[in-house]
Amino acid sequence: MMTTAQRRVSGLLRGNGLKVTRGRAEVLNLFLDAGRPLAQRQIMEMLRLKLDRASVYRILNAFVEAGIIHMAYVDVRHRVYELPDKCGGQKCHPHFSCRGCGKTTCLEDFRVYFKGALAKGFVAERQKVLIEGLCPDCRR
Amino acid sequence: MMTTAQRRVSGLLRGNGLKVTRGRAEVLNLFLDAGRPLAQRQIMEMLRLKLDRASVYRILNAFVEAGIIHMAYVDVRHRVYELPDKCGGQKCHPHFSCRGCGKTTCLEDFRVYFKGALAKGFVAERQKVLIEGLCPDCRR
DNA sequence: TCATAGATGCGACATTGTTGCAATTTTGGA
DNA sequence: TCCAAAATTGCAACAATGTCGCATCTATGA
Repeated sequence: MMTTAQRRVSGLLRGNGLKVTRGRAEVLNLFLDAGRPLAQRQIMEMLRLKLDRASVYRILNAFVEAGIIHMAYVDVRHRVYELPDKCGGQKCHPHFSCRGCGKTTCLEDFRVYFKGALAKGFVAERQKVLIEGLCPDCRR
Repeated sequence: MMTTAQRRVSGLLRGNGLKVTRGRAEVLNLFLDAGRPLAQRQIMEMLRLKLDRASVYRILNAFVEAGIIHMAYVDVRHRVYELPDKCGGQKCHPHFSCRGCGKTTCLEDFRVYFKGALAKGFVAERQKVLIEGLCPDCRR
């Protein structure tokens, strides 16, 4: 018997041309449950060695290619992936990263306009905006 | 006999509490000549193996700590360092990175205001803004 | 149920960045 | 100018992240 969540996961995968495998289902479930961007490392820890490191990377790359998730922000050795439900097209919303706990959250209602910022001849394709600081929990 | 440039480099180093060594002088010279942000890898290539990888990292870290350069933008395995002459305080200006040639340039007259973007309790300390695209040379 | 295309696990490798340690260099003082 | 102490460098080793090849296993459609 399949639960609603399982059906949803299968549908998302199949609908994007991906086979439904245990690994993909588990990783996708994490994203659906998390509600915030996840790094590969966090995914590994949540899965507790149930999946190989290389496989997780391949799954993430497959998801990105299929458009199921976005590679949201990139830091030194710290890529973050998330569901695109809060994004509009190519230009992802900015993120906030806490230097205390390392968690990343989305700044959905905030957009950066850079029209006129570029010199002649430059073509902008993508923007990455990250604000670093402290979240309420790590603040005191 | 010391040239004006050599005197300038020595002064900058000594004035920031750093001993004047061959490696530091060469790296600092690169920054003074470059006029744009440099990555560790570019520095290595410009020096042509005259300095050890670990030493370059230590020099860069020492410069950052001394305030001679800023760590300007951070990408997957690609930190970029630059002189702080175009920066105002903690908040560095945004950068443009060309996906063709990999060169990074500064968007000096462009500033991002994110007041009101953060939820209650969040404290912003630093912002990183990167616009990716094509520079005029890589465009056609 | 079976064949096969594709996914996984494992091992190897590349890159980036850090650290410990011995050897060398810088610097201030005699 | 020379010396001693302190700091810097080169080298080797290591950690983390990400990719790739290959053999094995699994999901899927017929």
